[in-house]
Amino acid sequence: MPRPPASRTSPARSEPRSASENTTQAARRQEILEVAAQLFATRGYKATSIRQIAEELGMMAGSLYYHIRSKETLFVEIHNRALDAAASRIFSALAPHTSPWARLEAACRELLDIQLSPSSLTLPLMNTIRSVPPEVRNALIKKRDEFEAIFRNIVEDLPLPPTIDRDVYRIILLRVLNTANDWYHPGRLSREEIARQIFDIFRHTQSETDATSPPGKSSDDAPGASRSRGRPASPRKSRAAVMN
Amino acid sequence: MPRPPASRTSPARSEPRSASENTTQAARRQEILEVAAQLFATRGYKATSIRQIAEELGMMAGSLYYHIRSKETLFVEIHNRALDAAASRIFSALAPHTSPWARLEAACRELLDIQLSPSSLTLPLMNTIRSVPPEVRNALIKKRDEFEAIFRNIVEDLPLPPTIDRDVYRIILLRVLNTANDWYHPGRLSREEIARQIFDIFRHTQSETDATSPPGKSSDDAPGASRSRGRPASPRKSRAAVMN
DNA sequence: CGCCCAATCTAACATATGTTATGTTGGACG
DNA sequence: CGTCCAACATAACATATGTTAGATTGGGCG
Repeated sequence: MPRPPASRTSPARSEPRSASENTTQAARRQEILEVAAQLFATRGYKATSIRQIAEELGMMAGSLYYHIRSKETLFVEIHNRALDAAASRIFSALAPHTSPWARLEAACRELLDIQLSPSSLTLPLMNTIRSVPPEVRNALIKKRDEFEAIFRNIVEDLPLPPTIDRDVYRIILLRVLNTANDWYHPGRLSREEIARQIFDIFRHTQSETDATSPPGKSSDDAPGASRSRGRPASPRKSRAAVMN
Repeated sequence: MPRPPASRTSPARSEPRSASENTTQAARRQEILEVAAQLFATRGYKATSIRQIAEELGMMAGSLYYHIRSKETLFVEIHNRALDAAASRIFSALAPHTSPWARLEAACRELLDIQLSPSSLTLPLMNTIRSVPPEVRNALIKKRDEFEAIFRNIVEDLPLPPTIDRDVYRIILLRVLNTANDWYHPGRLSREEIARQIFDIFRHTQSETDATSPPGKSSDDAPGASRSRGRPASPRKSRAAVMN
């Protein structure tokens, strides 16, 4: 039942596009990008079909190709725009702060707010890398690395305990924030409270240097698995061993 | 090019299945489950086709239905078996420890080792919930809740700072561990070191009760966004506001 | 040797999917 | 009023997919 095609006389596009005629063009494109981003973010890339996107837009599948070139380029464009918008918002949120921890908290709050925004284009597309065709992934990963550089700089300035590896710290924090809409469901805690919780978990003082568990009773260690701590003066910018 | 069907005279199944003839039956099923688990974990549920699974097993797609009933039941069975095996392994790893923090560290090490295991059936299937058909999700979520109860108990006994919400803490920790194979790439840090890093990040002393940033200079707060801290005596078992 | 059966192949069905070529409509503009 | 074009619809193509029914093979066993 392809549903009577919305009867071309829909009043949605009644404004006169006289001046430069790019108002309607860009507006429709924006609609498409937002709808597609919504579906990509929730169902994933592979599970989202062109026909689903078109149906949500009130048009047929083939008509979409008047606006887009392919499904892949659609996703890439959404991905890039989302990351640019997110970077812009985070930069703005970062501006009024100078202390490293305050900057981290502001970044957490803003990124979490971005990832939990129900509509809008800035949506969690960073977790979809798995289901995207391998050829497209390189471009996406490059863009994402640029975005993550923001957090890299923030974490760089953090007075963390020397035992904590900054690469692991940043990657884990970003993973938590970026997958927020997978585990957060509004109800008991607000978005600001969740952001504060995440920040509280990741905030550490540099005085934590003990080796074993804090509550004393250090006679509780596994016999095997002799873990070797103390990395050799961590190069602090390798990123070869761990990726996101 | 469906590739000459491996010439039925393949020596892979040359052992005599005389006694109870369930050796071959179960062994083949185990192969199927492992191969399918591998593909489901890497490419996702939707992006993994029956024909891919069959090809990796050296057989045709239709032949798979002699062993399985459908793709959905295949995934559900893999999911349940993986979680059972993981729960068993974590229980064993937990046994020799009594201190809450030592138990958490052991659980982190074991779950991370499970999630980073290249082959084997215990693989990261918990992140694929997004692409699985909605009808199947309920059964999966129930099984996963059972598994997460292990961590719920561990976190329950942790002497955490009172500002940290235990539900958020557990969910975030599990998210980090369960998505490990997305961001970890062997090289600079070993699996044990990564586990130790995660544990170091999530370990906190209960003496952390200050409100603002640790390095003094508390005159660095955003003007708006009056965040309200201090939840009303957290019910400690709600789980309604936040899910995974 | 000949029956039987587990395990697989073969071939197809029905549907879903990305994509394209071509038709159609409604409004802008002279 | 007639032309033109943006923005769609329509229909089809080629392929991919889950699934099924029937044919086939090879070995165990009487």
